[in-house]
Amino acid sequence: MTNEDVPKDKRLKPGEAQKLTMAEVAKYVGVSAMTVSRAFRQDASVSEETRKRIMEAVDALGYVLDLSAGSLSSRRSGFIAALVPSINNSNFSDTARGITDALENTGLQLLLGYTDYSAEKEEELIEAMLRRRPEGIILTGGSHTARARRMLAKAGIPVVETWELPEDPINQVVGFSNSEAMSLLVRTLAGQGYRKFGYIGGTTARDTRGSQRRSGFQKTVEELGLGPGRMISFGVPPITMEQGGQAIVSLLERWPDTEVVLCVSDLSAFGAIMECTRRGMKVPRDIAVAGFGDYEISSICHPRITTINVDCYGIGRQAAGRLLHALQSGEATGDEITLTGYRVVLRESTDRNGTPTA
Amino acid sequence: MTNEDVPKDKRLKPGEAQKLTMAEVAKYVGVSAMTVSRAFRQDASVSEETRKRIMEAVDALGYVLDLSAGSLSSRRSGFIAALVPSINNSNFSDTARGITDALENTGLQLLLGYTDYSAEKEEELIEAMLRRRPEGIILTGGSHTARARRMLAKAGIPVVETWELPEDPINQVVGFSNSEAMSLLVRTLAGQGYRKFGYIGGTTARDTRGSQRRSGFQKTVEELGLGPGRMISFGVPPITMEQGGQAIVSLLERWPDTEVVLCVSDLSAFGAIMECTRRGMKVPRDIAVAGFGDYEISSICHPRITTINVDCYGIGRQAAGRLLHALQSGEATGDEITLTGYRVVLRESTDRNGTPTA
DNA sequence: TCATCAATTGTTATCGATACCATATTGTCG
DNA sequence: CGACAATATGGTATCGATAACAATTGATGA
Repeated sequence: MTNEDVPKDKRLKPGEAQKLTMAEVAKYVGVSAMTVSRAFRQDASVSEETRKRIMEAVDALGYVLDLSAGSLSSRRSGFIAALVPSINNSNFSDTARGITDALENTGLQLLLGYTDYSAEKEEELIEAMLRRRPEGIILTGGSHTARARRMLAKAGIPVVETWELPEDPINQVVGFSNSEAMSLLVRTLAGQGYRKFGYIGGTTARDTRGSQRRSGFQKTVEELGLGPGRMISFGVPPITMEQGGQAIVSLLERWPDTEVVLCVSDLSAFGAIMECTRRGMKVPRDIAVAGFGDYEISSICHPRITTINVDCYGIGRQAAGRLLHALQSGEATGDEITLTGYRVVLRESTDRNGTPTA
Repeated sequence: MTNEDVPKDKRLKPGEAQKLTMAEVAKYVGVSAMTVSRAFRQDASVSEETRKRIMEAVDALGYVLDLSAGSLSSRRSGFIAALVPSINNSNFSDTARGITDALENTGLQLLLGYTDYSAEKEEELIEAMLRRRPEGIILTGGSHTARARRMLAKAGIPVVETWELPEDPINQVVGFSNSEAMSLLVRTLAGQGYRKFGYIGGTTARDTRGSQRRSGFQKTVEELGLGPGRMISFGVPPITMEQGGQAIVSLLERWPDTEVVLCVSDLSAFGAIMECTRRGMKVPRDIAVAGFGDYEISSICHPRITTINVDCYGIGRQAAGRLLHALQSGEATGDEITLTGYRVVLRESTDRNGTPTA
């Protein structure tokens, strides 16, 4: 049957005509399909000469392996699933990049999803991912719906939670304490003489890392005897640069004598600083500002922003590494916690010796 | 066979024990597997009561549909593949987000890959994607290896090229002319009285959109009789904020009387402006700077950056929309070109009336 | 020289869902 | 009231690769 025999609207597009299968490649070469299958794997026993002939045929015919058939048979999907809150946030896209890089040459492919900081969306996505039977799954944070937890348990695959230290880990963890990191920043700045601390973050508890940073701030300010922190909540996470600007205005209206403002992320810190600059205030002379996450912008902008550097890329790489390890060692791995580093990066925006060159 | 019967190292993890299949759910409910399969699809004919019983059983047993089996049988993978140069660039992650959103509730899932601006990497990824038999594929740009083109043709699936207007489109296109967009920016600024134009971009031709912007700049500057543009190439794409800063220093060393510098993206423009500020130059009083892409940062920073706004999100949405359309209408769609909008956004960084409030 | 073994290749069953067709059941209309 | 349609459900083959096992070949060594 050629294209001429079928009605026009059912005609295949050029090239679509023959859906090649392994069996056809095999026939073309004069071997069995099994041998062709073997030729595609590096560990299989096929003579070099046969493999070469097969690969030439594959090339000539334009055959492309069909992994969905293969994975059904081998019961290995070749997928790793990863869920991040947002892909438009460079911290998380760095993590995604780390995962991708770690998966290179492992024969595993990344299935990426965005939860929009919502546990319900996460639940949906987990189900959607599990329908593809991933061999492992990487999540952001430790806050999941009950059904999500049940599905994950039932799936029987290694799970890595990242970016936090969940109280009740599912399996493996690769992350750090957001609360302690923020605490360290508070202590460092207090050590420089700052006393009147403000904080800018999002409103809801959807962003668990944000909440942890906030409580780390709150707790530490009180521990240092600096009274209750001056907290402004602004916008649904992730809070934007613009919201950072609006938030610092509210904060300074309410507590005009604030000396330093810590922000849930560098993005809001940047927005805050720009807004201050626009209103004629000098950072850090009139008000000091610090962020969290060490985004590229913070080392470039003027003034440069004091922040907490987080190893976003490393979180991804290590999370994928833990999964790979678990897959190799026969899934019998214990539930480990891998701590990733963070450090305070002091820059111009909190420099006590006044303003930078302007 | 219980867990006790198997050697310890082969024991399944808790919960993994029974890999549930549809047949088991069916037996549990007392219907056929086929009926269970139907219950999972909204268009299939199953009585409401049966569907309800089945879904209760699914819930009770914790069954999760296996799409890899389903797609083999139905010959529909449920995947859409998309390749972007980088996920760490917010322009492209916006496009990815647009695709994801457009795919919501279509039963299609996004398989995302990063080409790192490399046609070779793209070729590899195209093959990796095709092995999953996606129902459509979205590419960035129109520059592909010959083998990539062959594979795509053979795959017989709709292809959408985005972010450019390729000279030789494979199938559908959703994008705009980077060259004309840059040209428009040059003309607009020339209309404001600028005469001595500089340009900052990456070195190689890997980033085809970058090259197109550059040639649009070059051509237009000459057409306007403003002599050859002052071009600086700096770094392998994507060029960073920091490289933007280094580039403008080189450019001003070489051509100190330059009046306005156009940058391949807002990121390098931002870096350039910050570096100028640090060196005591005021933007735009001493030097005007414009970017491309209208990143969030450009409307927030100080001075705000003149740029070309591109509908990144819309490119993704429309590209996915074109694919969906092609899939519905039986793949017989013609090869269309969908133009997406762009516009000049004039801001402080090129304001001829001197510096903004500082 | 013959048994043994490693390397290579083939055969068959199977992974788990769905397409396709058949069948049972209920309802409808002249 | 009988024939036919519409709805609901079941049975079987099948998607395309791979696991598991079998078979063939040539080489090796006692």
